[in-house]
Amino acid sequence: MGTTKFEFYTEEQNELAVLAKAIGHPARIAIIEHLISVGSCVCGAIVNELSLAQPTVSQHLKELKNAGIIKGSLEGNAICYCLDEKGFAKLNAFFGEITTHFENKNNACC
Amino acid sequence: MGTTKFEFYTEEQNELAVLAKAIGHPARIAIIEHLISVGSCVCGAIVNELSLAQPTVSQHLKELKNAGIIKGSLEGNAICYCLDEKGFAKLNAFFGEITTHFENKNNACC
DNA sequence: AAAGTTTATCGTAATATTGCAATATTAATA
DNA sequence: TATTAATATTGCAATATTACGATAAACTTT
Repeated sequence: MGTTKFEFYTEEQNELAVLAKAIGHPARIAIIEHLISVGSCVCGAIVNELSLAQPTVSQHLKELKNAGIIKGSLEGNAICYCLDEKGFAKLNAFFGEITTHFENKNNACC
Repeated sequence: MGTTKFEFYTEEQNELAVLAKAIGHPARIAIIEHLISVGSCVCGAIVNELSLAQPTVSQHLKELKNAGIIKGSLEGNAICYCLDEKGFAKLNAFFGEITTHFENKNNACC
């Protein structure tokens, strides 16, 4: 136990869960917000933004990258990270369904 | 360690993280999708939908409820769960910012 | 009241996550 | 080529999550 039973779910459900889980940490929210506000890519300046040690930030970046939330490209010495539109497109599709659900007032009994 | 350092982040960042984290499990995605498709509330039928034991489902429902993703009301013997618009509103606001970010083509270097 | 239904809680084992110090890696620069 | 700078990886301790059997709680029906 302690392991999520991915085999019980559809590929789409697992994919959405991985994306949402990646966003589900305040440090990673902060990283995403920073990438939004800076407008374009940023390198290790993220370490200075957060009150976390460099290896910890690196690990969070890795998780965001693996999940498809950000992407990074080498810029000489530094690495340039920015948001990955694909990952957000999938999440947006999901949230779109929920918005429709509420608009249709299908949320009957509560 | 092993503990998220919530004190490093804004309340909003922590709140968004909690919401996203709650969605970040395929069983909980499946529960949300079920609540969407059934149109209105559903009780313990969720247990039959998922290949998980009843206590496990109950635990997932509790997490979704604590995070503000679903809400439940007593219906005699059964409990009626449905999506909580408030939680999704907060997430939607966040995703809205990201959509704007992409529309403005601020995603410069990647 | 007894029995059945439905959902929650407790306890626990297995595994995952978080965070960091130390260290490695890679590329630029002196 | 040594040195510096930027980022990644490793190893580890502390804590959290996932899942489930057993059981409890609350309400319905017989």
